Amino acid sequence: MERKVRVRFAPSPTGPLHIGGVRTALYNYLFAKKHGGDFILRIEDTDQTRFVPGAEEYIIESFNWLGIKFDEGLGIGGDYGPYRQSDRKTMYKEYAEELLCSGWAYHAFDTPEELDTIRKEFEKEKKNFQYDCNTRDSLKNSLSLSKEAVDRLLENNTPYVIRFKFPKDTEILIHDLIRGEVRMNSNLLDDKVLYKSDGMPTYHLANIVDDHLMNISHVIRGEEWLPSCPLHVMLYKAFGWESTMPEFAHLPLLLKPDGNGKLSKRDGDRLGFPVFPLQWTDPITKDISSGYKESGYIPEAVINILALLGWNSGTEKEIFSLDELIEIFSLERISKSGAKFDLEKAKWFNHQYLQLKSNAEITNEYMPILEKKGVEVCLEYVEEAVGLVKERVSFVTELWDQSFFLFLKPESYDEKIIKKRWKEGVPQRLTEIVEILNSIEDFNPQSAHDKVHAYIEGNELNMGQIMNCLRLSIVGEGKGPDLFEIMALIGKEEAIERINLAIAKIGGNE
RNA sequence: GCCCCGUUCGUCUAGUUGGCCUAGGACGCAAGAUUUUCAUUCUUGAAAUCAGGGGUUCGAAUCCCCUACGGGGUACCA
Repeated sequence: MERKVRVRFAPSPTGPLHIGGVRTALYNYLFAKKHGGDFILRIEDTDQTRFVPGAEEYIIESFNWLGIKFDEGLGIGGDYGPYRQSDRKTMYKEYAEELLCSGWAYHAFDTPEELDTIRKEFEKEKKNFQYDCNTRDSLKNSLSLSKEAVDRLLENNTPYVIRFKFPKDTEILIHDLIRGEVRMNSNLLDDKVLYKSDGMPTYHLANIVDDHLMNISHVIRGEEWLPSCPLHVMLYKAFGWESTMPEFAHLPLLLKPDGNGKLSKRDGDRLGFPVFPLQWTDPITKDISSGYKESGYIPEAVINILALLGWNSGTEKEIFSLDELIEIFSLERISKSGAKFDLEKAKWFNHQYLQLKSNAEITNEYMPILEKKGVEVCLEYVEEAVGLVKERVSFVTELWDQSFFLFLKPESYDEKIIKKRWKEGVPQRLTEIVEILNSIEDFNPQSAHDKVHAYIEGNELNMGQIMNCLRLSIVGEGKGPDLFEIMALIGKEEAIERINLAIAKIGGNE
């Protein structure tokens, strides 16, 4: 009974897509591709009050950036559309009614305010109110009211919701692909609203109807859905769709790096790492939340990071391309416990991926940054500069700090190094080195290196005495790649100018 | 409160049918090497009495029970 794998990612457009959601999507995608199946994008916008403009576009752009492609769904099309639940609004009503007819659901006329009051009363007695088999008889619904009363209420267009009627004393068994068997007793479950008074279904109804109609084979979603899974299983039963019910897999949650709890929007900016793939500006508050893309993360690295947060290959390999992930991904190797996001390891991953890029690729991304700094240089020069310093950075955004001296003369000199190294006689030595450098015809890292070394040895000096001050003159700080490489790149004249400038500026430092 | 899920180095995790685990790897951390500096890189090291306690067994991180802790759910939100 081989069924074609069809999985869906079903976000609600209530804001930017959380990185945990991206991971859920990634696992769905990997699973689908691994099994030659379809990966579908469906928008779950049954709560009209929470709709945020731009969120749908944001979701699609995010996956474009990550290189995760949907086979079907919003923006792509397919045979099972429409793929936005608000566009499928009319069809849910029939299904809710079907449940009404078959006795699996009932009308409830209690207003939110009334229920709120009851809840508060229960709270006073330290009890928890639940709309369930124990309380529904004393509430305002088609089970407790006479048929005439119900008809009258309906005729008067009294607002109502449709609730699921959980049978009593039933044990519901869930086969979770990650957690194994999970059992729950129906007496403890509440009669969830399936159809709201505004004419929209709730997630619970829409989700089951759509998954069934779209022929979804596996539901891979966050662990927060596990408690309502029994309801979903019962709905399949109520509709008589058990034979094609999808299999369930509930993913562990992504936790905040410090302390406890689910990773939330605020943690990112508090701890200095993005929780969203792309930068997001809140349309109302105008608050900006940082994104992986804008922070300099490479999409392939983000995928790799996410893939290993809650899943592992069982080998010691940690760097995987998307295709490699597809090849070896399996739900069985997903762990059960929540994973904390590790910023340091994320940086390391990005470093690995950055090193894999060609100098030309990195240069392309670096150019706009240089432009902002007001630096005007040709592509070839930047490419060489990138080659010199790329292994020292994890992000393109860190490049400037490691290479500014390849574009600008030092404006100041590190005081600590001056104090430690700029001894008496240094200006004289450097002046002599300027002459030596000047005399080099074919100025390149090797020739500069050879001549300066010869000078040092010839005068029975040691490296530290000369090289540190030379570096200070050229770079302004005690950092950077091989000094002769730097000098060769900036050129003989520039190097000499810088040394003379340093001599003039620092002078005799006694 | 009630229900559900979880618990191996600081972090991500290996450990899938109990014995090869004196618990392995990666990030981070420390030390050393290299170097003209800072980083990178390389080497080495510290780091989990497998949450705790009971069982079962010749033998348990691996099976069972209890407790603790953490997380999730408990909406006309998804």
